[in-house]
Amino acid sequence: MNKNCVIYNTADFLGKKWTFLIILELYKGKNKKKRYSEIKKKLPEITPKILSQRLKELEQYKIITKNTNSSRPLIKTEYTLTKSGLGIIPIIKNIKSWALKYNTKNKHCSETNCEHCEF
Amino acid sequence: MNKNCVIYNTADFLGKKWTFLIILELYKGKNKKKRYSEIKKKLPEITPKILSQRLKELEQYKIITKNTNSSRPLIKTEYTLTKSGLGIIPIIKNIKSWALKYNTKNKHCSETNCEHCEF
DNA sequence: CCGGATCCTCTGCGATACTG
DNA sequence: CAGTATCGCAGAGGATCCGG
Repeated sequence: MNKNCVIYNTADFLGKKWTFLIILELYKGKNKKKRYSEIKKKLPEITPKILSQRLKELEQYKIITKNTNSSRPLIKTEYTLTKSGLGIIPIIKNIKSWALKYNTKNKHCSETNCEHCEF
Repeated sequence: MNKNCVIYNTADFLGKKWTFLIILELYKGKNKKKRYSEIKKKLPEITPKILSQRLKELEQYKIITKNTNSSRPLIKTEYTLTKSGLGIIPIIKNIKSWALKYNTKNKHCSETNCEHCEF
């Protein structure tokens, strides 16, 4: 294992707190896009600093795109997953399947459309 | 999303630095088990404190098992993946596939048996 | 009101040294 | 060999503030 390894590099940013959950939030719902405040509402425990930090990182990695609609006086910024970002969703699905199979707690989470995960 | 969500709980420990890479190291090779010092050698940048910390966590989560063979004067401790831990390997495979598909760098990493990833 | 930035605190990580 | 002890620093948590 060395620094040229793709797993090494990917684990470096995927293995950061909140990253998975932010990507998942952007995927939920019908229109597949969310505003800063909407993500914040869905993940109440994330702090504004970390959220904007993660969003910047994910934008740099081309996993999300930021669309600013500056129709005054209200600024609406919406974040959407790129094709690359959408590719992470199946990984999260695998993680959920794994957790349901081996985690003895939270058996009340259903495999799909869980009321807790909303996924 | 709330605290009963399995994804939330799983992301909480999978989304920690080095976790993915430690699990992967335990899977590599023929005998599927490694000693503390072998992991350390394969992941030179991890510090001893974090390595033992992660190993303890993973043991608590029943993702690895610790086998201590106290034949003095040398203590031999080997770590192996549990069934649950083996279940994470496909997830890592997905992450590698994703990275190879969307990461424009490191295209020299092959899909399987990469010389960098050894995976 | 929205999307952050700023300040401060505190836990977690990194680096080196050392022990049973 | 398999870790702990100690210390310093970066990143995460919490509250408040600010420009549009």
